[in-house]
Amino acid sequence: MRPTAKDLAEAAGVSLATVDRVLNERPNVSPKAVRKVAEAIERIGFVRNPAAVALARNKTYSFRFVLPTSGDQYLAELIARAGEAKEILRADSTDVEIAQIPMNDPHHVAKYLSAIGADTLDGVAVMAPESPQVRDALLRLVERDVKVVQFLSGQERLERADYVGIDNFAAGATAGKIAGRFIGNRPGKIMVVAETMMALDSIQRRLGFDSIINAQFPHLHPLPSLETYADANRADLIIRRTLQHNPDTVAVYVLSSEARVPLSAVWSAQGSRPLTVVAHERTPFSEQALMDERIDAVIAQDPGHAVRSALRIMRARADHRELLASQERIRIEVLLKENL
Amino acid sequence: MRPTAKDLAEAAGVSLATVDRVLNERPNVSPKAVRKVAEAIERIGFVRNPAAVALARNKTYSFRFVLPTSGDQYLAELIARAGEAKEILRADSTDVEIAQIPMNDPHHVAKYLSAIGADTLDGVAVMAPESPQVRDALLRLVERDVKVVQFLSGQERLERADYVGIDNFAAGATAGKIAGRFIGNRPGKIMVVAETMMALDSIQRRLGFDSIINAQFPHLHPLPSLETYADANRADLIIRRTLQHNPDTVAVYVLSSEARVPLSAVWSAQGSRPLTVVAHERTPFSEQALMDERIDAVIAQDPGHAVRSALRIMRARADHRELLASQERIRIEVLLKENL
DNA sequence: CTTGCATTGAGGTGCGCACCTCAATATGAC
DNA sequence: GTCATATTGAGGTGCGCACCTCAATGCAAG
Repeated sequence: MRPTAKDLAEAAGVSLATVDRVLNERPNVSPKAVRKVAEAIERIGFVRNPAAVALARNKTYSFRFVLPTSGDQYLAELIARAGEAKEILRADSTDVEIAQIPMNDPHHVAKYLSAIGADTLDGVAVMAPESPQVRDALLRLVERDVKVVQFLSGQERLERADYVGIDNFAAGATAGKIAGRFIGNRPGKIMVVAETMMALDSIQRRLGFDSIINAQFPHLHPLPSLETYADANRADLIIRRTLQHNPDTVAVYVLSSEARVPLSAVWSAQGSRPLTVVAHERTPFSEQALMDERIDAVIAQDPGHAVRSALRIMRARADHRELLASQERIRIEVLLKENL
Repeated sequence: MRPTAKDLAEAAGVSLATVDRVLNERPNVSPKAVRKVAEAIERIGFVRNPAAVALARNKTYSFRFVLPTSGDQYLAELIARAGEAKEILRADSTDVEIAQIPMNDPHHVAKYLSAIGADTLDGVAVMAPESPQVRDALLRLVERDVKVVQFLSGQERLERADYVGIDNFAAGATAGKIAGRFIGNRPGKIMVVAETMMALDSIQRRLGFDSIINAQFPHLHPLPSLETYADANRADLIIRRTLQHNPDTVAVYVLSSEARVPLSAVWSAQGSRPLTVVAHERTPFSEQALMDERIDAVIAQDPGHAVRSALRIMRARADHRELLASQERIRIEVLLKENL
């Protein structure tokens, strides 16, 4: 039979009340008592029954995803996965909210975050672009004892918060390696397109990409990053112009999560030129384009995994539990037509 | 406040006892009562509290991984991950056992499985090569109400059991695509090495590999599969001979999970010839070889994910619960030096 | 020795549900 | 109508723990 708290009390030679005090780190316990209980835990192999704990605490957790309002298919995917998790976690007494706020004004984001307290929420997973204001607001959230997860976003990593997402430098490097090897030994230029280069993740991907191309594929030359600002007309214009000025373009790398706008522009402008195309994130669009062989490879991070990981982390932090780090590392996936 | 079973009874206009009968599918309940309760569940949004259920049932689950005795690093990795899961699940009243038995004699495996009953175990995850005897033993296990997971192994999929692992045809196709595109337009032969081609997964990978090479890379010619039987001397011999007879070999594809023996043989025999190398599974060996650029790409399935998925599935089946299918699909990962 | 404070023990309650028993009522066959 | 059987209700117990109260003991300073 598995030992209970009662067995533990007996083994430690103390009362149940003291065991409770030690296990839940309540005040007014002598170091001696703590030692006795700790030793007994080791000796008899006591493990708290999480079901009984959950039942007795009878606490409902509430977590919130704070996502941008503007986005395309990848954002939709994230919201869908978060919605799934919300339904599933209903059973486990955890509320999952999905909020969308405009991210263009850092002050507004910071203000939004300031309104959150430990009484409102146990944890937040925030996907917001890098800015000192937001960074500061997140730090203050942590101090108010709200668990914070930096979610797929380009913040400098906060010491006291967890990060869920891929290493964007490595993701860029992976894109570079795939692009370089897929192109073969044909020399030429690589067009690099982003929604904006203001975001930290874009910068890191670009750096990773360039480092590999420069080191391993000297016959290839990445062009300066084009910024679409998620505007189809602008994208059409600058991409068409770039392709005209660089007839020796052999590949396109789209380093933002939303590839639909830039790639539609590329395809309408490319003529009959065969281009190697690498993009980020699995979406209905990129999936279809892989199937049609209009994209050669997609570098992706699984949004479902990201959502679940963020929730597991917030839950573990709220319970002061450790978690299995290896399970929470989001993989940099390489998607081809063949392994969809 | 979240509705409890008591609230549900009230809302349905029945007693707690009847609610209990309906929820736990006990006998002697009228269809009318079932309908009333089901309707009330919908209406008030009742969800069973899993913590309370677990506590009241006070059941300990026990699951077992049945793995081969012989193997190399990938097997070690699996065992390590299963051990991790065992420790973590101790808290949740679930015993995880890790058994290793010789897999060469199907009768022996079948006999081993026959000794398992629902009184011994709630579920088993079996990694055994295809054979009618084992297949039959698994079916009889299912009939004895033991939950069965076909674990990373080449069984034909049983209808009444779950499968955890990748689609091996697709994995082979992915390897083919990566190899083909990495090689470039240089024509030549591809050496294909396996531990044995008796296993279904080897056959499927080979088929997937060939289908892509033939369809998309007609200038490349895969050689007949070499079988090492996990014997270093034999591997050395046949690989050396094959390389001698085929000086135009441009690539090597190792389709077994354990690549150390065959690749060591390749490297000792290849001379200064530059070969594109694709292998399967992440192990300390393949990881190091990726870093050293002696392997170009590894097609992998995450053993930690596989172990956890098998356990989640067995647990869900034991509780007659549904599970989130998308979370259980094991991805075909493409590992490069850059995204390790 | 007294006072004050820190520490401990004993005991109770409740979390939401599963599982059990026994009596009461409904339903159908005849 | 009677009987047998199917269905229902009432009520209790226990799962392992958190959280609370109150009294009892220890210890040190004065």
